[in-house]
Amino acid sequence: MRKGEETRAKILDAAEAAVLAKGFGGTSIDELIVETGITKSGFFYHFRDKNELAKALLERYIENDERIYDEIFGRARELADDPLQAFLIGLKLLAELLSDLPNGHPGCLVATMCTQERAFDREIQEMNRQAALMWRRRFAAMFRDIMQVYRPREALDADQLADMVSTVLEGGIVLSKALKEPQSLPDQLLVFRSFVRLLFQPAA
Amino acid sequence: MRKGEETRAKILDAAEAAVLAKGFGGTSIDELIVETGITKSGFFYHFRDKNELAKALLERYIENDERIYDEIFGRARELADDPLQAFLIGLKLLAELLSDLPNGHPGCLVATMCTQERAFDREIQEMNRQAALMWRRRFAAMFRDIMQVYRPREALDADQLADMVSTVLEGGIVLSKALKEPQSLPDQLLVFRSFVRLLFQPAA
DNA sequence: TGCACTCCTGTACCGCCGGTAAAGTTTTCT
DNA sequence: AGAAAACTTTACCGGCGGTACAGGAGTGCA
Repeated sequence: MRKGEETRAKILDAAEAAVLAKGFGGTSIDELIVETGITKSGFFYHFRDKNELAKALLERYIENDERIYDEIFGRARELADDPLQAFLIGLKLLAELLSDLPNGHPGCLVATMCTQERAFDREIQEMNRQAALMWRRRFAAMFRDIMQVYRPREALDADQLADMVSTVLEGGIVLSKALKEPQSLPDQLLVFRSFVRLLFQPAA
Repeated sequence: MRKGEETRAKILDAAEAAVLAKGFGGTSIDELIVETGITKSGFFYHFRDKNELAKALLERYIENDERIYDEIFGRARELADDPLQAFLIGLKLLAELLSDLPNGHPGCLVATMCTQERAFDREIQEMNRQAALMWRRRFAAMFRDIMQVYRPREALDADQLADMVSTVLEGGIVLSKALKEPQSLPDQLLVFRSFVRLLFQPAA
């Protein structure tokens, strides 16, 4: 029972790295079993087909993603009582974490799967949608807290501001990969941070 | 000679749609020749291999992309002498164009190719990098023009602000695909527009 | 001790796909 | 009319996703 989960995790590790590097269609089961050190039959013992691998991959990724945000913004909340300060600290902590990744951000599975949507079934597309909605809910709650204390200088929707966090992260990942400049991602996040500070800064 | 280019364009059209929908690895040559109505040998007459197809695809995409930006921000420049107003008008025109796409944005080839980077050779990765650098140069020039007239309320780098345009576009594409809300992309662009207006708005 | 269950391996097979090779045919330009 | 361009036809190769099924090794427990 423990052994099985270990092998499964090894397959998922290899698959995640491969999918983020070459796309889902570009990742072969054969290369995964070579890297994991099992046989093809062993692979199909754990996953009925490639689509179920994708599902497991995405499920695990989203859980981990949520955990990271919980930690960072939970910690930020401990460091400041003020919701705006807490959010700004959270963005900074996140930027630092992204800056410390040795080879840059490996890529977002949600992004790779929704930009190759026709390669997956509806269940996966729905998981992707739910993930994006969870991001929205999380950050929209923070913006609403901020708006109860500070008046924004422009009337912007909390949901749209929340989506901006996801947008900057996803876009920053793409841009830093295209440019081959890993630092672009944390830099973009900090530019967004400046915008948020400006938005809620009281008029002089 | 004309006929050849026509067939080539038909293959590229089919390929672009398929790659943006399913990823490069998920797109088969067989499906392209069925849709185009030619034989497999006919395909290989036009493209030595799949990688050369990718190269031609990206080349055409980037040229078209540049043309669109030239048109939109050229037109914006005609409508306003002030560089800030021109840029804000350009963003609005772009948001309107994106809003009018019937099935949402089909996706960005630069993004799909750099999130599947290991599936392509160095030449393509370099083309991707140059495309992102061209975006940066284009928008950085606009921000520098703006900064010669307006003083930003926060000291932000013109290059990083320029990258923010690409970031919001790329991230907006991902988010609107994940959420299955095409309107998110133009909305995000308009949120960014508000930030830019706020940044260069003279202190009251 | 033995049985069941989990966790695999081994073997054999299928059809699709990317790609190659080479000869032949039609269409288009000059 | 002739050359060059733009294909078609046929035949083939190895890799990959996937199926089927038999067998075996390690573990937990009755």
